[in-house]
Amino acid sequence: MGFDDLCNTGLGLGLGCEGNSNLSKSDHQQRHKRSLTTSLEPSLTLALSDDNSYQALETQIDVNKACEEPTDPCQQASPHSGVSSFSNASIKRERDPGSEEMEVERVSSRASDEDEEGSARKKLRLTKEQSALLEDSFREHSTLNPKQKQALAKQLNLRPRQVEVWFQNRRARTKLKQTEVDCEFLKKCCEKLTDENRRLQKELQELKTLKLAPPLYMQLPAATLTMCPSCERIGGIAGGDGSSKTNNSFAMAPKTHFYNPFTHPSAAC
DNA sequence: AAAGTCAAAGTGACGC
DNA sequence: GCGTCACTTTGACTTT
Repeated sequence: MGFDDLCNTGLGLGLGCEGNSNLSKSDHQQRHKRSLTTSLEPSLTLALSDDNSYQALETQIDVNKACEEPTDPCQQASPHSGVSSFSNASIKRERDPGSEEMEVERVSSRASDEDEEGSARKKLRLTKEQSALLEDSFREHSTLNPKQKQALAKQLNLRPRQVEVWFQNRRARTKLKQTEVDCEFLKKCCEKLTDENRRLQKELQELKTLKLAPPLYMQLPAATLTMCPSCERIGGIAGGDGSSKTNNSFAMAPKTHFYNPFTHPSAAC
């Protein structure tokens, strides 16, 4: 992959613009005053696919009854039900069976607990199944409309607010990850440009050095120079052996160039 | 046990 | 007013 390849990704200075077509209206609120990062921050994307495939989740659920069902999804949770499924360090929380039960207990009671305890800020851990379903949903669309939120909440036996928060945090993580990717890309671009700059500086220096030296034809023995009869320009015969016919009235000719009689366009020369 | 990490949740500002 | 965002706090959990 060459430099051009590296930099012809559509990022340019306006990094990471591709994929924005899939963003919801909220993603266009980039004019938000506060900014997390420096001027290097690329515009970030969630890079999700189609935006109209919600139907899968729009089941025959009465949205007004969301969260009312006492059914505890955690009762059906897998043995690793306390594990979050989506972070880059996602497989960290393997638990022994004993603590799993406690986890199930804790998680399963949260929905009603929080409703009743009010201010108590109890931390929940989504089950694997919940996280997986949320991930699936997120892959389909990174934002939810109220109906979708309600349906998903009901499906997961969570409060809509929890679904909302999960999506919010998920978007933030996606953005952060994209930022890291873009940052790496920019670093590579920067390295390439630095190398290129160094090379060009060197080349420039060499050219300057060359310019300081006397013209090449003045460094050549007179015998190696000849004049183009058509344009009356003087040139040196590369590799001249001194046997060429010479016209030595060349020295300060006004129109001089490095004439090679063997390659000069005027074939008559 | 302290430090570190992750993710749920709170807060306030902004745009529509 | 609502939804989303950036930023922050906090609790659960892991690592050292």
